Amino acid sequence: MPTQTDEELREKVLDVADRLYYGRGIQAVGMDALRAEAGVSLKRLYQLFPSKESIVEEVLHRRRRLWNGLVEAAVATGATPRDRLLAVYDMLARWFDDDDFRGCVFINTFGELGATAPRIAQLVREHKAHFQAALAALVAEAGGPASLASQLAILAEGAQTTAAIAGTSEAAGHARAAAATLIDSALTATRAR
Amino acid sequence: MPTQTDEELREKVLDVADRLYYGRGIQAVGMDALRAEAGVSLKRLYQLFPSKESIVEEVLHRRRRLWNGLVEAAVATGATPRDRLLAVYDMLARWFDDDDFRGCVFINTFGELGATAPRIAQLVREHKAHFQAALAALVAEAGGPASLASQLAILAEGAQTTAAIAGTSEAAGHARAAAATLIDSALTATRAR
DNA sequence: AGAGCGAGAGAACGTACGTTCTCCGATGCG
DNA sequence: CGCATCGGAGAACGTACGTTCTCTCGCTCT
Repeated sequence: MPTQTDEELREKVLDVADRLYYGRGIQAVGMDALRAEAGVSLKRLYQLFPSKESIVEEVLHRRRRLWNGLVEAAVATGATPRDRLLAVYDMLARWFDDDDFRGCVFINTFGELGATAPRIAQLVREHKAHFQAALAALVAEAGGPASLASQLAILAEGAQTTAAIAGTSEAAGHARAAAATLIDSALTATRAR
Repeated sequence: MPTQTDEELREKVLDVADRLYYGRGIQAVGMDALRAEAGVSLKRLYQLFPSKESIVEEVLHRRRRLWNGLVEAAVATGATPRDRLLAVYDMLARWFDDDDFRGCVFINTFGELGATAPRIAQLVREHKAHFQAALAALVAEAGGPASLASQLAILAEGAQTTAAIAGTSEAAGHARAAAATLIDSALTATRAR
């Protein structure tokens, strides 16, 4: 079944592309590096993907699914809405401790290509908007105001860039503590009203 | 006085480089674009700067001075330590409203070159560490715990990336509100102790 | 005025990239 | 056994980049 092999090969190429792009930056990884690492010929590569930009887009799509899965899994562990929100920062802490953690793919890609690749920039915007919407749903469930979701999203973004640049994972803990404070403050204020 | 002209030319080139690099990304702007926009010959350009990377480093140095100046100016407007801390987020709000705001130069550059240019990565790290230290001094003055400074820094970083990606400036207001909550919570907790 | 120095314009060089093309061997079928 | 088709390896092509070199012009100093 050749179609199966095609699909497997696509996945392998995307695995390799994800790893190399994330580790070195997109512009620093040529199609030849992809070819060598994936063990595919250039011809086959261009049969599977029409261009480099399409590979980048598919890699981002995969990362988006991965991220959404991680968020959902983390959220599922919490008993209360408050716990579910805080579980996001626990997930971040585990991620930051990965040896090959190099920051948020979407933030990095936006910094590298956002100014010149509108489709990529749009993809990043949609991803971040989706994450904010997920937080907003949890906040609404907890009975908090919409502004709390924005604040929690900013904490998550800041933790990712801070951890990436500083090269340490402690930002996750700080963000979690800040999130707890903000949640409790917002909820007692709402409840007192 | 030829030395004076040299210095003026250097400044002009750095002005142009800052604008183009910030607007399009560093790798997307070649030496020829710099030459054309600054009205300098390539020969002169390489007499003034030994390489493109040195231009990038000088641009970052200038941005660091600019940023530190903005922070100091903002902080100087506050009467109390709390006001001084919050003034940082007011400064961010004004910056985000600039038409050509495209996020934090340091975060963008780290995303683009951090993986392949160690000197640049180090420069970004130092800049962020310096900002955190400035916040820590203000927090200490206010009598807050060190962890508060980390939380406030994360808020500032998150506001910058969120504003850049979303293309709106509202993140500054959310970060400011969150900062106020965190400061008040930390200070009452400390005071009550 | 003539010679020498410096600067500007841009051609040239080496490299690397994204993409396409060519060759060539293997494989399947009559 | 011969032929045709497919895929792999990598050469080739066009472009763009960072950097250097060459040529020419104009100014200055005697």
